Amino acid sequence: MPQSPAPLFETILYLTRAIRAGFELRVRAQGLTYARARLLAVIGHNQGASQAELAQRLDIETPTLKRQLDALEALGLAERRPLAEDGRKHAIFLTGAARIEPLLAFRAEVEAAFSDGIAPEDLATTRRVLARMAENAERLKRT
Amino acid sequence: MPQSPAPLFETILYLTRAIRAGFELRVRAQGLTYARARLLAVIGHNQGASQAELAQRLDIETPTLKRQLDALEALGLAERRPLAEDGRKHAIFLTGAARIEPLLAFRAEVEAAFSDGIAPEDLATTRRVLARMAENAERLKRT
DNA sequence: CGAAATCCATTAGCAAGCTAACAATCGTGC
DNA sequence: GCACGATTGTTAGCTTGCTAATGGATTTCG
Repeated sequence: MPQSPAPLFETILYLTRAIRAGFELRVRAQGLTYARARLLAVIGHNQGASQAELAQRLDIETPTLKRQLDALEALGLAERRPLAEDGRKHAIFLTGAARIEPLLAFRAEVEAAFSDGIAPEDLATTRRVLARMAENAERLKRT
Repeated sequence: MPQSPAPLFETILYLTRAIRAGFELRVRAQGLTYARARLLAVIGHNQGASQAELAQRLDIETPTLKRQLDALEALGLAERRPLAEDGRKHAIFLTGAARIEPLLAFRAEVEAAFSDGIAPEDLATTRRVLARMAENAERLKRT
């Protein structure tokens, strides 16, 4: 859309692409992406969870999660184990090769770079405003 | 990634999905999407422009634009005309069937709904902060 | 003028989101 | 106990973004 007062939506969409691109500069070579790193971290904090649980934590749909998990498994960073007590579910675990701390550090670096020259109180306001917009969006979805 | 102080990046990524979903609720039935509406509006303001020009205005790559333009052409909303003076370029035009005002109105509605309950000065701060973050990202890309 | 460089659009292929539809498994309830 | 419904994961297919590579047309430069 063309420029309104100030293209808020355009900026948000642009930042989404920039966040991914900035992060992936550092992890591309390892076969990782922003989404895969996010999944890796959530598995780490929820060892043994099912795919449905992970998808809920990540707020994505299960088919989207499946492909990312396939990729992590192919990279040897995560594994599916069948559950004896429920033939439908898989329990998902990190392998020993997975290390999530560097990924969190990369993400923090990108966030710091993007926040350069912005007053902390303005950043806090922005966090609050965007969280409220997300709530509003969530509420709309229910309708 | 898990929750840091406050997951700013997560919120931005989420809002991108919410913006698209909210907008597409209203235009899906006409074969439109947020990206296609954006392209339609830019064509309207740049009648006869080449695909490379449109891509630059939209800040997307030409292959991405090509597919969206193909879709608009299939819907009968835009057309490519060969240029006599340059055999490489196409001049892109809206057809008579294209109407962009309702699309701008839809976008404004979504923005208003998302902004509900947010103080105007906080919204202004957010716009400024996000614009700065986009600048920072842009600067990083050049490096 | 002709060769080299550049530009334009396209093709091909990857990743991340989504929805719809399905098979298999589990749980409930009659 | 068995049929029905709900849950789990998967497959298939769509859109939007990207990069890399290609063919054709133009521009530039020697």
